[in-house]
Amino acid sequence: MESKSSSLGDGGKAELKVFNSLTRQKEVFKPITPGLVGMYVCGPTVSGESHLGHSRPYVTFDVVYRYLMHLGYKVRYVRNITDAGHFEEEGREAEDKISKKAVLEKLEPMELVQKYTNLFHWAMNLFNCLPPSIEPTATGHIVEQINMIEKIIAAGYAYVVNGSVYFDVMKYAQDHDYGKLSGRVIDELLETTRDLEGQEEKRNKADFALWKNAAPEHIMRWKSPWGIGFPGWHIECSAMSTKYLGDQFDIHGGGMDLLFPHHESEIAQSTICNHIAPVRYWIHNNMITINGRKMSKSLNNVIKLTELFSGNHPMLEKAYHPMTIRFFILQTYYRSTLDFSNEALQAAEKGLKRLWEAYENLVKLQAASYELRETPGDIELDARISKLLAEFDEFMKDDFSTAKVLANMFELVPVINSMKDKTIPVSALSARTFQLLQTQMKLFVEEIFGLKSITEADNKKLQGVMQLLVDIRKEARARKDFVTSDNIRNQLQQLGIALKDERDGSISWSIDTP
RNA sequence: GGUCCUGUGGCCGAGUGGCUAGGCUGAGCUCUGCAAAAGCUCCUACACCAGUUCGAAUCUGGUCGGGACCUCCA
Repeated sequence: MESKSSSLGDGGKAELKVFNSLTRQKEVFKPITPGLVGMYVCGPTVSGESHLGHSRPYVTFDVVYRYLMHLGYKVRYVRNITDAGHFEEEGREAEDKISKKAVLEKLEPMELVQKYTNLFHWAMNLFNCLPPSIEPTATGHIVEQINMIEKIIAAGYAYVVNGSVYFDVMKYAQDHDYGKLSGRVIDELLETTRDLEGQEEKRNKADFALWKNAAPEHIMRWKSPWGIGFPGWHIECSAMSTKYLGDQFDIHGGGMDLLFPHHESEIAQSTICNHIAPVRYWIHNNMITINGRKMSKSLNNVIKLTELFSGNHPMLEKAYHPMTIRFFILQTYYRSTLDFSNEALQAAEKGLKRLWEAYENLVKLQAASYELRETPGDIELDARISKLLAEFDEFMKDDFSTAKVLANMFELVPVINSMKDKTIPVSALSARTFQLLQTQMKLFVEEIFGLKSITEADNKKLQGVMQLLVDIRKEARARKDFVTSDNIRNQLQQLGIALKDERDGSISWSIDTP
């Protein structure tokens, strides 16, 4: 049977397969250096609040990160913070969105950036996303970006115009495949030229800025060999990934909407600079949609995370817990679109509750010492459970199919609950299978999927108070004083605390989701 | 317009050519003082048309619908 202890990358029985956007197929994952993985994920632009759509890549790659570590890899996970303002619309007068908004909010640009960075970290924390190994900021790497641009100019693939620097896509395309990642055809890119104002600086429409000359009113500005300005959007990721992960690294992740032009341009820049393709495996998550439409600022259909957690948004029927969102995301294959709706989210909420309570029941089963034998009492059931558990890794190794793992977990739920209710004896399973059930569930539920309890019932005083009420109710029931016992239960119900009379006469309680 | 993806039961969503994923909802039953929870059972779908095949949700072609990217975007 496949053991969860890994055999470090190559040599393992079942190999990890990932869908590589570059080749458009699943490939066996082999890190450049055995045992080590370098992973870069595009992080947030901290000029505003994160919304529901943003949560998808962070949760997705958090699970990728956790799973790679589970396989025994030492992972360096780099996720940037984009805190340098870029031009709003290409072709128009360059304007820095961060500084523009800062004026509106009467904040220093860095103050604004700090505010939204803090808010981002707050949300990541609620989502139970592990912090990356390195979280570099664009403003902290201006020097690296300038150096990189200089190299590209020296190589002859960029040109300077009026204090701005542009990457020469046409030249690059002569001896490289620009469009390989995104499936773009260079000739079409050049043909679909629209006449935009301010385009005259560029030799070709497809060219992109490496450095932009800053207008006098620009607050965020740095000195460069080409004058005062600010870096282009794409160069920061190239500079920071190169610095921390090397000229070539294993995984680059991000949303599908970044395929073009962002990632395509990253490849071009880095390839010229470092003489090697920067990334082995490109992994892209699909979008979260709302009524079938991508959630984005330009479509004006954004639900911010603060609104989502508070329920304070016209489209929301209620507040949703961060764990519900995490579970919701995990219930879908990361390469499929995920459509938001109150109905879907509430289904996820209930599903998570059911899974979590079964999981807690399983953990408690561990506390009691049951008789376990080597041979299972129910051979068929034992075999079924073993298979379901073994498939956890099998599914995850098949391009992180979290949805299938969850389906298996739900098949285990009735068995676990029945063991708790003693309608299925624990001895139906062999000692080995029972232990595997507990260890695998703990590993996947908590450590790999990163799920946590929705209710914070770990308050000592509350537990004391509840114990008191439970005791009083138990006593009342023993006296058949159902008026009192129902009163206690009903009043607690109104406070959002549910009491359950268990089969064995005990009473358990749980707090409803906010 | 170009490139690509997609269309599964009331809703959400897995699906490697044959053996009816899973979740939510709904109905019934069991347990229970009553509830809640839990357990059991039921509701058997693959846009449409044609083709390949002994056999297709799964492959091929076409039709229609939805979406993403081509512009800041997770």
